[in-house]
Amino acid sequence: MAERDHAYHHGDLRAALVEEAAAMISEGGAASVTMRAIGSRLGVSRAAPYRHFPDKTALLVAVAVEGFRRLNRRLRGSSTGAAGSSVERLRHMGEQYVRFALENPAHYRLMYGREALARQDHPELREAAAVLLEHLIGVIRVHQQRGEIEREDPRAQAYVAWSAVHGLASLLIERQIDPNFDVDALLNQTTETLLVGLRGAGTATG
Amino acid sequence: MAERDHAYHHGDLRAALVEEAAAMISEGGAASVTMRAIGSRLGVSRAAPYRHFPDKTALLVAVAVEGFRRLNRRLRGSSTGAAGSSVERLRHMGEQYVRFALENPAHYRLMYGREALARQDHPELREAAAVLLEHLIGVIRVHQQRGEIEREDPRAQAYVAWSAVHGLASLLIERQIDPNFDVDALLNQTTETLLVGLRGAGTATG
DNA sequence: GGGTGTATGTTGACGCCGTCAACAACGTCG
DNA sequence: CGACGTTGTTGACGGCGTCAACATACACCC
Repeated sequence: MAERDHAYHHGDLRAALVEEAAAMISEGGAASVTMRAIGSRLGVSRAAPYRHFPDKTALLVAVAVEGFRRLNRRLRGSSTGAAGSSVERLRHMGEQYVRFALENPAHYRLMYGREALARQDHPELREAAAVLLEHLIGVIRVHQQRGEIEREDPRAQAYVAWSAVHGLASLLIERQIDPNFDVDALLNQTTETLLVGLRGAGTATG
Repeated sequence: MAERDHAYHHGDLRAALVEEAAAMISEGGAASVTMRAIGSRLGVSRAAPYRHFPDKTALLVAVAVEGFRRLNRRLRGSSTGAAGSSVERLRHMGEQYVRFALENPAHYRLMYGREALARQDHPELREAAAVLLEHLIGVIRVHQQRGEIEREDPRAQAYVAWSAVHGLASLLIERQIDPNFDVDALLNQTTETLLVGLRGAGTATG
């Protein structure tokens, strides 16, 4: 039997659990993740995960944190590497954000779904999300200094921008948007509207 | 024993189930809704609900549909009744949308959470959401005709606007936004940015 | 190198869950 | 007044998360 190198001890069960849970989530949604099922898929008993995570929620939090890391990496690449004007970069960042959500819907849902992750506070999760926000704020500051968008509280502007892309991603994922609609066009129009709104203020009232 | 008027038969158990489930959701989140618990709260056995709903998901769908109805009623009031310019009315509508979500977080989550409602399609739920969208499109058309926002596909503009308010509501509900932040100010800035973006297009690029 | 302690994995059990089948009471209509 | 459909009840089943008791493997010290 050459099937298991480490025999009794798994080697790195913790990492394997997070990886496998992520795979199951993208295959069958968060509901398909069961302590029994995940153990069975890894050739391990149902209670084995409890040596590495206090409960199921903690495991899911680890999966969500890993999701934030991947999303962060992707956004970081698009905000520094891309060509074109700097506003173009901000737009590209928004696009990458929405595409990530569309490519990993169940994972994205888990990252933001407070319901699935119980009512408790999970500091690591909060921090992973905060890193993303801080990065966005930094990018916005740069654009402010170049006079490309209005100089208001960059944190507020970041929240507005985040709301726009998160809202679009969320509605698309939850199939609230007509599937016949051209996603790329809608994405373009969203970032366009957002950037115009951030740049020129004036009064929209009256 | 004067405690039950109808003795064996409940009277209108179906309506009572929807109402009670909604109450439990706002008290303890969707996870606290259990066929056993809801039955017990209504003085009825755990299997009684199955005479009115094929399964638990169907009951939750009914609750979500009721949520959409309430939200619709609220938005309809704010888009026709409010004072001020007509753009002011659109802004007010966005505000009411977000406030509804903040006042009924668990209910709102249920309305848009595809996860909780399984993977199936629920026509009534889809239709309830569609009514909301159609109303928004109608309001946008009116503003287009008055030249207050750019004349593009009103459906696309509706999606953009919906994304903005849904995103903000969602981030607030899931506590992704610094609680020290002034919600009213953020809400104002979101609607402001959105309206400016919808009104003046030009090119944000370069 | 043998013994010991700790980390890791297993098994059995518990209570909760959604759901179904079989049964019972109610109300209605001939 | 009797037959019947509707509505509610009870018992049971399998699946779930989790805990306690037990077993194995590895690491380290003499």
